[in-house]
Amino acid sequence: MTPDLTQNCFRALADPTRRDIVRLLAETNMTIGQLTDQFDMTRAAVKKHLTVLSDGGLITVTAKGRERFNSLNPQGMAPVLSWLEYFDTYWDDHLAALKTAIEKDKK
Amino acid sequence: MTPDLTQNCFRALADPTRRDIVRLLAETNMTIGQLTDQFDMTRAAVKKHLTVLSDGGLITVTAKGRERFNSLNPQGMAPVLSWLEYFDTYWDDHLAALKTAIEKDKK
DNA sequence: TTAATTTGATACCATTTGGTATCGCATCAA
DNA sequence: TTGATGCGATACCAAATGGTATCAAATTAA
Repeated sequence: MTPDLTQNCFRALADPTRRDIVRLLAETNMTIGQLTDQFDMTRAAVKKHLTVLSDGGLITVTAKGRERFNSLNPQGMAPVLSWLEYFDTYWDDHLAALKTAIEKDKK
Repeated sequence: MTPDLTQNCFRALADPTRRDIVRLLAETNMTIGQLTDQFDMTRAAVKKHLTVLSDGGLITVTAKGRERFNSLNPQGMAPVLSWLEYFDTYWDDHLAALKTAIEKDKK
């Protein structure tokens, strides 16, 4: 139970492996074993990343027999989105340029 | 010159002091000295944070005499927003599935 | 029951990170 | 010119981070 969810959420997303895990879990719920198959590291390392993601409120775990399925909590992104919203007014001035930048990035 | 702008951007936002700096610079362009007055740490520490923010593409620096004004680069958020956009479709898919289920239930 | 599978937990290690202290270089003011 | 001011750079330190190796517990399969 960590108090500062915003900090934990930003911290969770600051690692490329964890961002990859988030994307994988957006596709399918997976066990640690299945996730470990997708990376070049040990199960213990993946487990640590999952703990950080859990502290950030980004994933939840559901036990099923001896397996534990990790699933994405889409609402976990809320702290990040909320923080970014602060710049809405600031962005109004630059919104056109920003939109253009994002569109370019897509392609 | 850092190659992975997405990673550097997420990393830059992963520290609470740096997020505070970003908010301050959204209000006013400031020198390191002015920023240091806002925090309980040395100028060298603030400078390091500014370097990380610069690596993340979130700020730019403009020299004016012996002062160097740091300003927010609003387009710097683009990598984060772009990454988050991936989950818009995640939301849409789930929403579509939910709608379908409701429609079926009606009949 | 016995053995294999799936996982959690911990000790340990190298590197990164966030911080200070300190030096030297420009620039402005006297 | 002589200080004072604003800044960058570096050496150094404690703590956090990302990883491994290893052990123990619980569930499933033989």
